[in-house]
Amino acid sequence: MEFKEAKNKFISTWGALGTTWGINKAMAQIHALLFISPDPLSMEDIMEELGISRGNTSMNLRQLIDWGIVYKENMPGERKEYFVSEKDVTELARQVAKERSRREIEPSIRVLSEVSNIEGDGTAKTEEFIKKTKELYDLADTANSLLLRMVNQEQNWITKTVIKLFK
Amino acid sequence: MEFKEAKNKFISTWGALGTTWGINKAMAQIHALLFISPDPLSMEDIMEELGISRGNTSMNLRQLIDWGIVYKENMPGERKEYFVSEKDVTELARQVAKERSRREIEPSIRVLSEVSNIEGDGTAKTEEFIKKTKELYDLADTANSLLLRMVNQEQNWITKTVIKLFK
DNA sequence: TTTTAATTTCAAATATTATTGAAAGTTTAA
DNA sequence: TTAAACTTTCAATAATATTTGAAATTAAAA
Repeated sequence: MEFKEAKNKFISTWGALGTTWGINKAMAQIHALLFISPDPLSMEDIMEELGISRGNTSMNLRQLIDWGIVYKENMPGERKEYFVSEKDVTELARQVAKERSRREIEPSIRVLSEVSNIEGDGTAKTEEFIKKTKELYDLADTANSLLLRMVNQEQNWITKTVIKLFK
Repeated sequence: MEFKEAKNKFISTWGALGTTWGINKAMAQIHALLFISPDPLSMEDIMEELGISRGNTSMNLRQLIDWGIVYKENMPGERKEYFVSEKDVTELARQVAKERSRREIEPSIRVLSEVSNIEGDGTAKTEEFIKKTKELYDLADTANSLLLRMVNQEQNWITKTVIKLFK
């Protein structure tokens, strides 16, 4: 396999993986492209490489910036904007975990807490509902805290975690 | 909040959460419904509760069964099939983690391994590509192993993990 | 200023994914 | 067997999400 083929395969796999996890293809592919690029890329560069429109590129770049994994960069003497990806895989994972937690997991945990606190009336239906939603709440809350603590350990969190966990 | 409201809120939140993680709404909602139901439900029951068609119900039940988190159950003397959810939240998490790992993460790891093993030609482009895809490979592979080990610990994995990790 | 380059926005078009419903298939019982 | 009860399949339809492209906006240069 030569470079161009490998690169295309990487970009399309990354896009497909994103899709199965609720992240749109263009967003994942733009990220993939920037992640492997040794130099900052302009919007034109990205549009051309991925064959997508200006609007699409602009919107998804903004999302990536909102997620904290892509940054704008200005080239001296150049008017147009360039973009670079977060290059540290650890920081990338940290950022993605943080954002998904904040946007999706934590709101769901709040709902679980709410609904599991209704007054029971002694029927099997309500008792089971309360019991099961409480269990889910506990699991989600614990897993979420665990994730955030792992991910917030300053350096090499994953290595440290593995060492602690299996020694 | 009374039961009916809480129940609807739980089911719709679960559906919405599923959606943001690449799981279709009907599948997530059927699961939610079964998970809080003290008794097995028939296809009719599910269709009626969620207001979805027979075909949709049938297809998504099959998927849930494929994922290993819903089981068929036969009621003595009854011809039609009933369905129950995995009730143990720990087992539920284990199963979901296992399946997502197997279906999506592991194939991606294999691709990362492949593409990061191309021959470098000394240019910045290929060197960066190899370096970055290798880093991603290492991260994904380690995180995947960690996830599987956590999730395969016999009982109370999450509690054990937390204890180990933060003591 | 005014002009030009670059970016963003957003309604419309397209593509993708989910859902329906009825026909075909299966299984049990008569 | 045949009929009835139930489930699955899948082409058609609907719903949702993504993408486009051109007009509007913003920002830098002349």
